[in-house]
Amino acid sequence: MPLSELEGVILGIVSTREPCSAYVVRQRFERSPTWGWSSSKGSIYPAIARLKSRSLLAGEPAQGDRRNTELLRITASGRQALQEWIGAVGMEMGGVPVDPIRTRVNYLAALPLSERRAFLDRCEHAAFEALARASTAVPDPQARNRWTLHATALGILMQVETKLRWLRAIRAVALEEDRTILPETQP
Amino acid sequence: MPLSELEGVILGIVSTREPCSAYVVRQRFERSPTWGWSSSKGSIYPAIARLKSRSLLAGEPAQGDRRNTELLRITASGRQALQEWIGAVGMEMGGVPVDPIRTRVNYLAALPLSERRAFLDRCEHAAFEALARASTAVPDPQARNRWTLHATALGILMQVETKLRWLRAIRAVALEEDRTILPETQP
DNA sequence: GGCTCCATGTAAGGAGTTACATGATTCA
DNA sequence: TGAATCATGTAACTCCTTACATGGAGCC
Repeated sequence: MPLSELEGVILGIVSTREPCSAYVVRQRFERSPTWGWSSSKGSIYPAIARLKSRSLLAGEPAQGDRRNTELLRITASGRQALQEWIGAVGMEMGGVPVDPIRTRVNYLAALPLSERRAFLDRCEHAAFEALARASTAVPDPQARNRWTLHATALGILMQVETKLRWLRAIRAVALEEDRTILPETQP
Repeated sequence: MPLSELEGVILGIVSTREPCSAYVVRQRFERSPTWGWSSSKGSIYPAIARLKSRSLLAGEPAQGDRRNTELLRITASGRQALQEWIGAVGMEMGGVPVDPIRTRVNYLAALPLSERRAFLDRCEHAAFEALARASTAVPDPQARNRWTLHATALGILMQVETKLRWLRAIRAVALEEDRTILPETQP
């Protein structure tokens, strides 16, 4: 069976950082600049265990460390599984992913005008902060293949800029008084 | 406890389409132009059951229909829960959501040059199709509050345009031969 | 009569979340 | 010596996925 997104990413992280511990893998998720990776221990460790049981990752105890540190490496079949996972881009992935702010804008008419303004203020502020973070972010200095990380960082930057432009564009429409209540459509 | 994203959206859909059946709610998810809502019956129906048990939705059997059709309406406390859910935008939501293509680009160095080109071709094609869909999409004609749907559709359009621009921008970098293999960093 | 759509659910299994639980290392 | 960080895991619970299961309504 194919890899899940989580498993694919773990394989990818190990491939650019090997040998590295599960702890380091988890850190990469925690420091991820994107929204959506939660990455509790309860998901990462079992996922790594699954990958090991499928022989896509191999682990060996670190020398001279008594903390049970295990250093992970990607195996030959793991590298192949990674390539297949990357190649398996479906047509549906061309669309835009779910964005919790965009989702909420769908139902913004349910808020009174004053709260709508507060909502947009908070969203713009959050997006502005994210833009600042994305602008100053420095990709994992210990990873090999830095260009891929820069390409990804560019994508994040472009998307967050667009998000901010969009939020500013819809402001006028969202705050027009007469749009608060529309007449019931005829049955 | 707060609403999940799924529960919030269900409440939002019912609020703009009430009275409507669970079937209609599910259709909205199926026809969603964004990537990430899977919306099997096994998630929608139990979620609606949860909302009913919390009295945020109320259902009554449709008149003159023997298919067990139940028409849903949002209750007063449901409307308040919806407002609270919309208002609960966290700072982390300002960032960009996980995008499966962007995720894969992170590890694109694991592919040989020829497959990398094929990967980018497919991604560009998928994004182009998504752009076409987003350009011609017409928001749910039966919903009230059309401006929110237009605002959302604009956001999707802007994001997918940006995605396409980004894919074209990284192409040159990704296909430079000499970047395929980098020397091992010193330990 | 058969096909498509409308309409609602359940059961088993898998995966993620939260909280719990433990211990070594490093630095001030 | 205490705090922060490094390091790994488990247990209970909830949720989602996939597949199964059923039947009415409308149209050709």
